[in-house]
This record gives sequence, C-alpha cells and structure tokens, in this order.
Amino acid sequence: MASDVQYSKELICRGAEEIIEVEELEAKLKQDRPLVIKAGFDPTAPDLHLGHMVLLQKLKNFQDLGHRILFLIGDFTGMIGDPSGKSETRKHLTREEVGQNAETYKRQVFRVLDPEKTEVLFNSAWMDEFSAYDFLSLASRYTVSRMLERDDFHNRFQDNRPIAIHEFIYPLIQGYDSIAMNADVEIGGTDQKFNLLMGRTLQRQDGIEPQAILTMPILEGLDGVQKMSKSLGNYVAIEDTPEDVYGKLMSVSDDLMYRYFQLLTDRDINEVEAMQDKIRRGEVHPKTVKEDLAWEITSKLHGHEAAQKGQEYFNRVFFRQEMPEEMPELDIRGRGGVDLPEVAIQAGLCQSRGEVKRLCKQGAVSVDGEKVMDPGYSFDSGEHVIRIGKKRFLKVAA
RNA sequence: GGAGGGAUACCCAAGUGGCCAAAGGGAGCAGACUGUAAAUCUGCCGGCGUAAGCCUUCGGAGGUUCGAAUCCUCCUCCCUCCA
Repeated sequence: MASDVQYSKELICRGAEEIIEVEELEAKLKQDRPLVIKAGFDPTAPDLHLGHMVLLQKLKNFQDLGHRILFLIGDFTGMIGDPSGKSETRKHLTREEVGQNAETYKRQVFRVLDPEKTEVLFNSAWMDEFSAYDFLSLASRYTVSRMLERDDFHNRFQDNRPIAIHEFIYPLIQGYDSIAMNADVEIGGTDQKFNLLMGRTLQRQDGIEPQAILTMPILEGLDGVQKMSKSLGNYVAIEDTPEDVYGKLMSVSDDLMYRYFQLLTDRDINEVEAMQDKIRRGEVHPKTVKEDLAWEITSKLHGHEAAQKGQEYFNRVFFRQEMPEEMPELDIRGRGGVDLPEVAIQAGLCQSRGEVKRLCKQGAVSVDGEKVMDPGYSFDSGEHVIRIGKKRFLKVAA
C-alpha cells in the first residue's frame, strides 16, 4: 500500500505549483478511501480553454486514482464574479446567463473528465437557502484588513480603484462551499490561492479537518506572455475545431511549447527536458516536436481521427499553401453587381468595404490563386475561391 | 452631507476653441522573413466614396460660438480629503 500512496502522490504533485500542506495531503491519501476533490469553476465565460484544461487534467489524475471529483459550478458566486487577479469589478451575470453558461460547461468538461465518475454540483443549491442572518455571520468571520492583504484588493485599494463590497464576499462563499461539500482537497490556479486558503480557515473555525490545497500554474496564452484568457484572444478553446486547435498550437513559440507539454500532456518533467536537450543538440527539429504537441492535445480533445484531420488541414493550407478541402460557400448567382468587397462582407470575412480595400492594397487578397489588387473586382460566372490573408477562405458561386 | 479631481476609439493614454477621425504605446490585421514558428522589419488599423469630400465618434442631455473632445448648465458613474 505504501507504494500506492507513493505513486498517487507522485502523479498528483506532477506539475503542481504548490501544495498546502504536503504532509496533510499524504495523510489523507493514506486513509485509503476515495477523497472528495473539489474544483470550482465560475460560469462567467461560456468557453473553456486550455488554461482550464490544466486543472481538468489534474482532476483526471485524481479520478483515475479512484477519488471522487466534485465539479462545482459556481452559479451563485458567478453572479458576483471572482475578483481574483482583477483590477476592476466584474460585471455580474444574471441567473439566466449563468444557467446557460453552466450547461455548456458540462459538455466541455466531459471532453476531459469521465462523466460517469464526475459529480456536478451548483453552489446555488446551498446558497439559495442562505439567509441574511447566515450572511452576516459568514461576513463576521473575516476582517477587512485581512481581505486587503490580498494582492489584487490591495493594489486596487492603493491605486484608488473601486472595490465593491460584494467582492469581499466572494472568497468567503468559496470557502463556505468547501464546508458544504466536505472537501478533502481543493484544486485551483495559483491565482486562486487566497480563496482556497479561505476554505481551510473556515473549516478550521468549524473544527473540521481543513482541506489540502493544490495550486496549478497559470497557463500562458498563445502570445507566451499573458495568461490564457478569452478576453485577450490568446486562447485555444476546448471546443475549437480540431483544425483550429492544431493550427493554434503550431503557432506557439518554441519556448512556450515545452511549457504546454508540461502542463497539458501527461509527460513528466524528465521527458520534457530530454526533448529540450535533443533539440538543443540538433538531433530533432523543433517543428517535429511541436507537431507531437499539437497532435497530442488535439486528440485528447477530439480523438485521434479528428487530430489526423487537423494535421492534414494544417499541412495542406499552411505548410504547402494549398486550398483547404472544405470552406464556407456563398451563392451570388442571379444577383448582379455584387463585387468582391460585398461578397467578403456578406460571408463575414471582413467588416467593411474599407477593410477589403486595404487588404487588396496590401496584396492579401487572391481569387483563384491570382492576386487581386483592385477592390472593384467582380466575378465572372462560375465557381471561384477567394483567399484573404492566410486563414480566410470562401467559395463563391457566381 | 461638504470640498476637490476624473470619464477620450478594443485596452492604456496625449490632447483645454479651428491645423482633430483625434499623438504615442499595446492588442489586432496584412506583407517580408521562417518551421504558418517565435523574434524582427514594413504597412494598415471608425464608416461611405475611385477621389475631392461627406457622415458618425472623445460618459449622457442641453447650451454658448461662424466653429466644441476642448467653454457653460444639468445629469450619471468613479476617485480623493473632510464628516
């Protein structure tokens, strides 16, 4: 049994940024029962991306070891919006929005987690029962100055930026969730540390064995600098098409690719380092390694077959600069006087005629492989293929 | 409740009566280079127009003026200090 614990611990700790406390976690693992693993997600943005996948992977590890995964959708807290790491108050969502987002969450999460073995909870289940009295007593369990110790609050306070009162409530509720769920372990991104610790504080106040917490590093976005997030547009969504997942991953810098290997695949550190060595010695081309990365992640999300398609698309369109097999189509037959800019706008390729003109001027537009510099271009009857830049294609029937 | 400061395009930020569709930076898009790498360099970056030009945009609503992002009034929101 000791070796089992050792193995579990090794797998669980892999890639983790911090574990508080390692001894406590170990003691829990030794209890030889399925542990309650809590991970909370705010249903604020409907699209999960690879940044979330870092956590999902970790949950998967726990799941494979036979522990109970409680996937908490913070539908109640989602109406506040987690202030973690934020420099301003988040717009809060309505019940309806939160509900809709929550639905799409399940679908996305189960691309990684086993639906049979995952319990999905909503914190409104207990928060709706919370009375004003309960709120007051929860709020009394922490102080303003301790809240202000938190870096983001502290900065906002220092810089005279607003902090709404309800934002202080957020961490308290997240902590309370741990009590309501009997969490043994809670995992989250490093930016969640404060909130995760709150669970321990509250549990301890109630005389409950505090949850161990495990933080995972925040994944850098495709730009390699800022964290991956939808609002920054530097993300790969879990539900992106296989072509997009593959292509976006191929566009990542070499430095970033090792990071992605480490946080998004099951390879351990030694493997990643060995890979790095080989490239440094020139034994392997970085592109080959990146192809492995793109393939591996795409197939995790979409299956091998789709990954194959993603790879073929990439090689065809970007590597060999050929046309993709499938592309959106627009039929303009019988509609006289529809010129190139009009077509591009109607197909959603461009925003305005001005944009099309600019792109033409810059030599970005081609029809049937011929560069088109004149924005007034109109189509002869028949089928044509428009390409704008590297990524935008359209088949036109004229 | 009192006094003062602020709100500019996707984001940050300059602009205090005409030269402002609005400096600069970031993001984004496109081109060159390449491994679609990244980095770098170049161009574009409100709408309509081939163009001259026209239209819309500087928190909101009015007003002054030949002319307002800029001045005045009221309103909304944010911040600071005092209570």
